[in-house]
Amino acid sequence: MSPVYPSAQRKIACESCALYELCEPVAAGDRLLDLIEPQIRKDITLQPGETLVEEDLHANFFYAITSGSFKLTNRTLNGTQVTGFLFPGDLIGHEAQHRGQYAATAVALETSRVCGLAMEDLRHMLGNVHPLYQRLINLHARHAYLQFRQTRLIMPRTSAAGKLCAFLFDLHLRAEERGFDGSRLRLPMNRADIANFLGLTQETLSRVFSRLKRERILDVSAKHIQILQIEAIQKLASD
Amino acid sequence: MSPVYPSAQRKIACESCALYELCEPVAAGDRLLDLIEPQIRKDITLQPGETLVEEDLHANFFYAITSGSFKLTNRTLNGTQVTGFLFPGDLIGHEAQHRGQYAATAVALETSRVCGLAMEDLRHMLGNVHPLYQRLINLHARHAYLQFRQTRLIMPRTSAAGKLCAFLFDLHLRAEERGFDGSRLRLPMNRADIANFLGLTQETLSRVFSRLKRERILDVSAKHIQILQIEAIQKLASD
DNA sequence: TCCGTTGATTGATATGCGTCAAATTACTGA
DNA sequence: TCAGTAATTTGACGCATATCAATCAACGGA
Repeated sequence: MSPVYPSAQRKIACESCALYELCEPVAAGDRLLDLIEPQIRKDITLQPGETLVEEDLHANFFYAITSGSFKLTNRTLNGTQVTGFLFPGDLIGHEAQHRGQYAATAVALETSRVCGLAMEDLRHMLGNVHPLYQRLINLHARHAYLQFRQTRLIMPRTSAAGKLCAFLFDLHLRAEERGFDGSRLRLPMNRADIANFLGLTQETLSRVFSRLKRERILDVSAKHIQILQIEAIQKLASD
Repeated sequence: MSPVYPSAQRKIACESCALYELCEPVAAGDRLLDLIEPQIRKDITLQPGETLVEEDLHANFFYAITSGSFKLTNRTLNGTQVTGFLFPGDLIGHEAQHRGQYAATAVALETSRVCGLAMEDLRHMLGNVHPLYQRLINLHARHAYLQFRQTRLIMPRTSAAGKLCAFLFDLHLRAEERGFDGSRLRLPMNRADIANFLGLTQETLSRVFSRLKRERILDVSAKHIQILQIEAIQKLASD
């Protein structure tokens, strides 16, 4: 067997592509192919370092990688965070269907090729078929976006305070999105669960809580947290 | 404003629920409500510590949380890893539409209520409408599953070797899934990107590479990695 | 071929986190 | 209210990783 993705030039077979289900419907006789195939922009080529989509920009297309590779990055307060690596068969930007903005920047690591599909075209095709589709897709895209945020921006922090603050900031955002006061959090889980989630020990977690309390950034009383300085939290969350 | 999720008893409004788009279609006059609403199992109640769905078990239902909270966990070689926390409005188990098995175990952190929808019912409703739907949902569910695996099982490792091995093991799996030899990896990204991704410094990353090479677990030559002992990698990946 | 530049590895030291242990605080039920 | 237990915090110490710095290898252009 050959090594993985032996060269950027070698394309994967369409059968291995995440878009295959749309590009080449298997069920014989169904007319999806006629519907989708003409809309696909094939063989868009990117040079190493070139940006395909940019975080927070308006999302018009989503893509499937056919050869090469990409890194995903997100901006933080103190620099850039690499949030993933994508290979042939993976999708880029499809989660943007939820907010209409890309969740991350995608940069080609080598000469790479992608197929593109316009969100608008997809919406049209789906809209013509049944309104339920868009709802379901939105539901999935929303979940994917939240999952992405919850994980990729919390975990890679190097310091314990960074992890905890990123975690608290995520809870803050999620509370605000639900229309609650994001500065007053109730933590229904115990310290052991938080520590396990963050890849820390209970003791270290507890020490960080104590430190943030001592520095008047948080008010901690068991499962109830009051955020006193949200900017400080957000700043520490990038460490 | 009140604190977040002030008590487990307090339900969120249906408007805040991720399932709202299915439960209560906004567009007046469309008949989705008639289709979906009778299928929803409402107000299923769970006690603290009760398990709603279990990792790898056959997935019949997916759920939306209406009150309370859950933790997601996954089994690893040396114990249980907490992989997320979910609150009212979040979905549980919908990503299982891809493999037919739940990606994680969901345990109630407090007395909680959920609404459930049978995958089968959803498939039927959608199947009657258009075959394109299942394709799109599969595409999203597949991506969500891969994203979940790539992130939640790599990042919370405490040791540097654990992070790197979890990363390599993920690349290994992704290569095998594409029909390549997963023991020979080409890393198109540079060390700085990997280090940033894993929340390590370049130097530490390099030392771990050297150590694994010295211990004959890897063969490292710049961007080409040969995995000599995959079991050792998998074992270290749980540290 | 050689040099200049970038990327990767190795080294020395300080700091932060994990570990083991104890003390304190919160919770539960009688 | 109180006791008994679990959960959380605090303390002391060793080790792993970050930091700062130097060396080495890889690559591209003249």
